[in-house]
Amino acid sequence: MRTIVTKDVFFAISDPTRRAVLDLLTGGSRKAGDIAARFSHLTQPGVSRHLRVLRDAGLVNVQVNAQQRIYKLNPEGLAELYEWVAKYQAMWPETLDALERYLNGKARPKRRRPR
Amino acid sequence: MRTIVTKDVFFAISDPTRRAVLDLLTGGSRKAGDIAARFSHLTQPGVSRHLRVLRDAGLVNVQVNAQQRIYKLNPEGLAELYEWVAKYQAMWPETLDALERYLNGKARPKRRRPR
DNA sequence: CGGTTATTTAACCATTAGGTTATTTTTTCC
DNA sequence: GGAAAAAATAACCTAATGGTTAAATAACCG
Repeated sequence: MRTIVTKDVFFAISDPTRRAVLDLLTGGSRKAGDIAARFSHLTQPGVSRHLRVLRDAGLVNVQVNAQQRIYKLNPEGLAELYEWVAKYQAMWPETLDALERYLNGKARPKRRRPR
Repeated sequence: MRTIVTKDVFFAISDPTRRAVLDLLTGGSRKAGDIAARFSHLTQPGVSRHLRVLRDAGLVNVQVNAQQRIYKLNPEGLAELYEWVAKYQAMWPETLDALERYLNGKARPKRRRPR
């Protein structure tokens, strides 16, 4: 029943490396070591600390397997962020031009409920 | 066709004060001074600097009016973030329980297109 | 012009973030 | 038990963040 957010989600995703880790994990769970290996410019402890931030923010879950730690994406951890941005997204002007230009077919903008 | 983002959006929204500014601006445009006045625990220059970060990130626009600066929310500046989070939101498990628990009626989860 | 108002920018300071190397912890394997 | 493997933590350093006060800019007004 945790509500205490040690380090908040907004903070967690503000770092590009951490976003890259999340992105990597969209491809499936990975061992800590494998994750660290992907960031050759960083050391293992460096990556480990990023993983901790992501853990604390509830964006990833860890499964222990002997000495290994399997990190799994927890996309639901982004619920707070999703809600936050949705509020602004709802304020998007009627002409969704800019958004559509930006998204450019990737993820369709939520269709306004025709009432 | 500006693509250069001085300071990125993820960074800009990572600070609670800046999020509070954005939130304030959802209520309509405000003069810099009025915004600063809302944050009594901060000094006016302090708030001014936050405004600069928001400006640089493209999250607000400024309209000059004599000595005043009218800040206006630019929700479209969050397009990048919206796209980013949507990718993860799409990975939400079929059972949207957790989200619904979280959102708790505020903003309905996007209904999966039947069929 | 000189003063006042509104706001930004500069200079500075304390704290935090993110990186490193070294160490510790935990578990497997011989 | 002892070496090896995997990962986390500790201790440390530098740079950046967020805050402050003081100064600079810019526009209005009498």
